[in-house]
Amino acid sequence: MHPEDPRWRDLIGQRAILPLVGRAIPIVADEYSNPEKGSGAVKITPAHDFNDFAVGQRHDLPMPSVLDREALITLAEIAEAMTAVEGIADPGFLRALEGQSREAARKAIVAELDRLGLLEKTEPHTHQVPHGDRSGVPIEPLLTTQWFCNAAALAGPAIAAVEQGRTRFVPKQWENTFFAWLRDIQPWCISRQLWWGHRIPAWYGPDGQVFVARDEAAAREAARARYGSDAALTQDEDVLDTWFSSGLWPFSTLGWPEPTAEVARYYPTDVLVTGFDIIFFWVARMMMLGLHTMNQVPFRTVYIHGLVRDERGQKMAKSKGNVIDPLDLIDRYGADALRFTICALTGPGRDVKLGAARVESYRGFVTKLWNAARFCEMNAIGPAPGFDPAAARTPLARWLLDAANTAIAEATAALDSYRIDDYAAAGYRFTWNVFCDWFLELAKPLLDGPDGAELRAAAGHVLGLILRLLHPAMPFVTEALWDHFGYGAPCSLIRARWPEPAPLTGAEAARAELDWVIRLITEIRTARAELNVPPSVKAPVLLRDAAPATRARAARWDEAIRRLARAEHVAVLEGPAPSGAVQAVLDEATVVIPLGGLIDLAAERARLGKERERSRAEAEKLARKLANADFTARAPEEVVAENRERLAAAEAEAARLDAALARLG
RNA sequence: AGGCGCGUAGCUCAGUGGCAGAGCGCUGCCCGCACACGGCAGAGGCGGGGGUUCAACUCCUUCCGCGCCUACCA
Repeated sequence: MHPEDPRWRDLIGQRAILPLVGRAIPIVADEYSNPEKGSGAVKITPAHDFNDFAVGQRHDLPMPSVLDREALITLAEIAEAMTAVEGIADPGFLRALEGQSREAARKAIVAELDRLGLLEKTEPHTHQVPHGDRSGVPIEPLLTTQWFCNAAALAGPAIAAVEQGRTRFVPKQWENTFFAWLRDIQPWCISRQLWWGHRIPAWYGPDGQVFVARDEAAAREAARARYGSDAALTQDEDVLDTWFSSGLWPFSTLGWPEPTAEVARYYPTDVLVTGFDIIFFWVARMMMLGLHTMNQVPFRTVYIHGLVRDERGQKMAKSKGNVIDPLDLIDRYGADALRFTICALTGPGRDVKLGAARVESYRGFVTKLWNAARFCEMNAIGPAPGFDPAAARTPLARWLLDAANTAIAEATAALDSYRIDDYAAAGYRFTWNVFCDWFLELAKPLLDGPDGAELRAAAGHVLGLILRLLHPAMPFVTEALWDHFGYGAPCSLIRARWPEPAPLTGAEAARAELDWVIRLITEIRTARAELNVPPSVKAPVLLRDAAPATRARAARWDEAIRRLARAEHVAVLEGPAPSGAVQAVLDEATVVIPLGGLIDLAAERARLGKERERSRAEAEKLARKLANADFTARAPEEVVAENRERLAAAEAEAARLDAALARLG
């Protein structure tokens, strides 16, 4: 009864006769009883229900079982309590239940209660009971003796280790999951009734006395001490819970308890890579048992990755038919494409949504690398053993080497911080957008010139860097190329040193120069594309108002500009602008591309007007910001200065675009 | 119920006080000697309200929408 329930308060401490059995059972007060439900009085069976078991423990109640291992009715434990009570309990009826299934017994009991006139009514009632995973049958709790581990005592050191940072989680938020589980830990039942696994190290003597020992010999020793002679011992049939055995994995696999070299070398290890759903099943167990047994954390870092899901973010399941077979994807797109795709999609704390389309798109990158290498081979670019990056003098080589340093630094930092996606992106960007799109294209006209030898050597050097950078994510193609080009002995790439940035003094000049070349070519391409000038049409590129340094640059890159910007020739505009010219503003200069009647003047006017509006809007926004006294007074000096510079640049650009529009007429 | 997390371009995601980014997709042009699994160019966006701040995608609050975990499953 609920202790506060006025209907029953007077009965607490008295006894009630249990119908059918005839046993006198105590009436106890416990808050588990819900006064809102039915009569507010509930009969409990501590041996067959988790909640009832807790009530029974609180009140020190007897806990007889009426089900055997086959879940059939057994009366052995209530035989002595069975009492005939006229009109209420008939031992003969109970004895007829012996050996029956619980379903049959329940029917018989209801019928018997009805026959005795004790049944008021029956009504359907929905309640939650666990069902067997395989059988689908309701699970009946059965009171048995099990071995328990004092998990709370093991949890303390594991919690402390993470609190103190001796083991850290990446991403850090998963520490919460770890803490939440360990701080609310219950005694851990480590007994399993299975035929495989570690046997519980407990032996029983003839009188049921238990001897827990490291091994059977030690148990015999203990038994001899007790009985004074050798006694027949039987080992407990139970085996350890899978996760208990698994918790020993970080050291039991290394030969523990022997003091092997492997234990010394690999315990503790560096990083554990796993999924979040494993944090309490396995990670926490390895922590608890590792700290208890080895007195040291098993690993320094726990990297938690997301789950691989299907394209729509659904968890893969055979029953849903959305399982992606990696071997199938490998057959279609290659192992490198699949591996690189997963790297690229592995964001921090994010699940990976994997689909064939994604793998297909990254296959393009694998092919790109292959083709770039093919180009290198065709142009005698390869390993350059004597090449010293610090001694490179051509701007293009220095620019490439500088960009390679940046890529190496980015990739390394990304891997150090477990940002696999950033690592993949850094390699992708450098290989495709820097090496292929700009370096190789700019180098093409120069390979046979006086700088050819240095450019070839730099290109070969950087290709080797790319192979090393990408090898973890694209092992097969990089190794094939490494071997084919002879960057090292066959199969040596996996052991090759991870690249490090090589010092390059004064890279700023090369950066500024190539940055200008790239922006010039891009401006010209954009203008031509927006005015639909066919690529087959070549036109001169004229620079107006260009500073001497700019003119010199244009002269140095004449060949590359002609090739990549479809320019007939590059020259300085001395006289008045020709009519029918496309214009673009680049820093202090204006690029003029005379196309005569080929261009649509209205379209060019609209294009320049749009550019001018963009500059003007930017300038106005910045002017407003700088007009705010609070901003100039409170913002850091460098932020204010930066905004002033941006304002000046935007205003100058708007003015040059105004002038270009005026020239257009 | 409680806990954790997520809403940024058509899609998948970065970005954590100071100029909104990437990949894919899309649109247009291009098969000119590495690559059409390609090249060049382009369009397109911070879930809603309130607050803090000179300044908010970013910090606080609230609402809306979504996902996951815990209720004794390996």
